[in-house]
Amino acid sequence: MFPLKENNTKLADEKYIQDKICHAIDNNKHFVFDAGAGAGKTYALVESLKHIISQYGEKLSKKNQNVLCITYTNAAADNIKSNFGNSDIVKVSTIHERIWELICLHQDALVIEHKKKINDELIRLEDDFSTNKAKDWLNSVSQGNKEKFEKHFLEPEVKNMFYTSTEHAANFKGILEEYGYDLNKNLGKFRDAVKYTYNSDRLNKCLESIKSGEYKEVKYNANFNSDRLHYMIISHDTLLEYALALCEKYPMLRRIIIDSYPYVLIDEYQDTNVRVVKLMNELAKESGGSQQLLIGYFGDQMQSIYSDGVSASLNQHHVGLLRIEKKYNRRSRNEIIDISNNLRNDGLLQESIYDNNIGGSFSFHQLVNQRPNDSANLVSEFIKRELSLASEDEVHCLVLKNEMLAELSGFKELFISFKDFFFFKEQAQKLISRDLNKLDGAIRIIFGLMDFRELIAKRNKTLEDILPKEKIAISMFDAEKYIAELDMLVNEKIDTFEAYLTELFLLYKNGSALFKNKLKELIPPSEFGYTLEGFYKLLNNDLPISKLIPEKKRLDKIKQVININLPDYIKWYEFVSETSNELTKFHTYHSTKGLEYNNVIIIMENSFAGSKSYFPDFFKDPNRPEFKERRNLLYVTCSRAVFHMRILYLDSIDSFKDDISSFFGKAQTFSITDDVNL
DNA sequence: ACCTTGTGAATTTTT
DNA sequence: TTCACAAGGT
Repeated sequence: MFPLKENNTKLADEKYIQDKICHAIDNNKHFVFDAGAGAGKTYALVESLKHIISQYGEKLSKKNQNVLCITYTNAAADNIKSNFGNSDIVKVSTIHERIWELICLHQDALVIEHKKKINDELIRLEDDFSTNKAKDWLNSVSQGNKEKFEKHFLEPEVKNMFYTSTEHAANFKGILEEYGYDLNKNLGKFRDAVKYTYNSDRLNKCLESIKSGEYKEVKYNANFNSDRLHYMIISHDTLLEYALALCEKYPMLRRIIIDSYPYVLIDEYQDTNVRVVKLMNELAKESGGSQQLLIGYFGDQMQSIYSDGVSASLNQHHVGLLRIEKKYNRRSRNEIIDISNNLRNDGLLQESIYDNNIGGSFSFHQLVNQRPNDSANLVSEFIKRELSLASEDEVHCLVLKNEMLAELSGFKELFISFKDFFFFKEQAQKLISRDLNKLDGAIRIIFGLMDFRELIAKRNKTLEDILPKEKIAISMFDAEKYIAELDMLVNEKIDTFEAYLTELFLLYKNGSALFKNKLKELIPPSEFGYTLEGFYKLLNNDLPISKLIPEKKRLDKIKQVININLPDYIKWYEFVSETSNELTKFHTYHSTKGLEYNNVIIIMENSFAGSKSYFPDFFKDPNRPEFKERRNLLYVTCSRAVFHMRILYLDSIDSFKDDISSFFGKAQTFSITDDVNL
């Protein structure tokens, strides 16, 4: 490796760009700093923070004011904090954390917003219901009978039965006939009518509780992704909604915020919610005279890959921003920059800041063979053939979907089987998040059991690692017996997760007190006890599997999942805990945002995001506005590599061969030989 | 022809 | 959960 040499002219220009930012800060001129991938945005942000501290730190300190630095993720906040060191003056956090801190004191105003939101929600429910045939069905009897119906179904026991039973016709036929309702072929209408009754009832009850003074406080829950308005709990989006409404309504709140934070720097502005920008715009309008304010946005509109981000419409929502651009790239070799430039269509083409920026490589490959059912061998063969790397070099393989990630990481069966239990958004995160707090509760228990197993399997365990946490007096004979028990758990014959569980519960029954204590730690005591059947019931109870599926069917699914081979579970464990020894690491395109890797393999395929031809459609007509997100996703993905990048397209590219070549050049072929076992 | 019911599949990520 | 679609009934 040769040392990279910066070009002096470019270096001077880079310095000049930073000076422009500082100048904007000095003159309270709100600005947006736009720079492509690998240009050093975070560096510029940190430099700007340093500038503010050195020039105005003392003044801010005296007035007890702070600099507000907003990031998109907690991880980014931690990153900036570590870049910057600790400062009492600069507050780095996500927008949600800080906004909530600013508005949670104003509960009176929040409750007013909340009432408004509930009333809007009631109107929406009513609107939806009025076009639903269920409404006619509900009104098909006398007013008195309708009221009896509503009263009956609002009884707690009936409510419970409604939600936990699929046998609606059998359970409710009698009572419905009594009220004059015809259930024949009207099951769907009946269900909708009851759900409407429940939804509007709980919102109305909440309004009453607010009125009576029982409910006085709105709470923000950052761990749950949707509002529970009737419990006075709001989630992320509604938090921003309320904050914006408050800022629009109350000049005093605007003044308080400006006075607390005269400098606001926003990282990754393209992903920032439009409401945040509107809020900033309100603050900007309020400032002036004695209340000076500076707002700086840092980001890249081409890297906007989430639909609720403000992206290119920043200027519409916050007018008159000074635009500062930087076109130099500090990350990648020229071969990579060329490809990512092909994807940019906003005129902000990058060039390396180095004079001798060579030594990278890129090529694009199409698959000659029929696409196999399992891509794992194919991909590892591709990497082996394409990148002849030193044996300790890591390769980072980027894929579109979590399912492919699981497949390539070796736990496809487990992923697909478990996915059935998580039908809602963020399903995959509940199962494969590296942040253990985000795992589903039941999945977390399974993870704990695998963690325990891996601890035993590794010979370098310490007693402290494997003993129960609770301190009790242990004789050396106790310890010896306990360890002998544990060794039985990693027996070769135990080849499925079910077999492992069976052994665990057998030991619980016959084993030492130490072991019992340990297992109680791993599986919290519950009504279901410590047996295999009990564990099925625990999962049945805890996993978010729809109660509308009959219990028998649910238990069958659970048994099927538990019966998957242990190697799948081990691969899954290694993925979640990031303990895999493999040199190839897998990521989704999305999750690599902001990161860089020396060697990148990109796996492309046709189908994504509900489209059977996500990429083909884009390549055939790349400038269609509705394909912006596809382009941006591809740009983010193709700008991660420092040295070497390969693309492998798994589906046929015949119908858009020429179109795609204008981005990636002519496709080379990749075929797999017969001796490789597919 | 229209309606109802059952079945199977579903994008990614953050707060 | 929500959507689309097939199957079956009126």
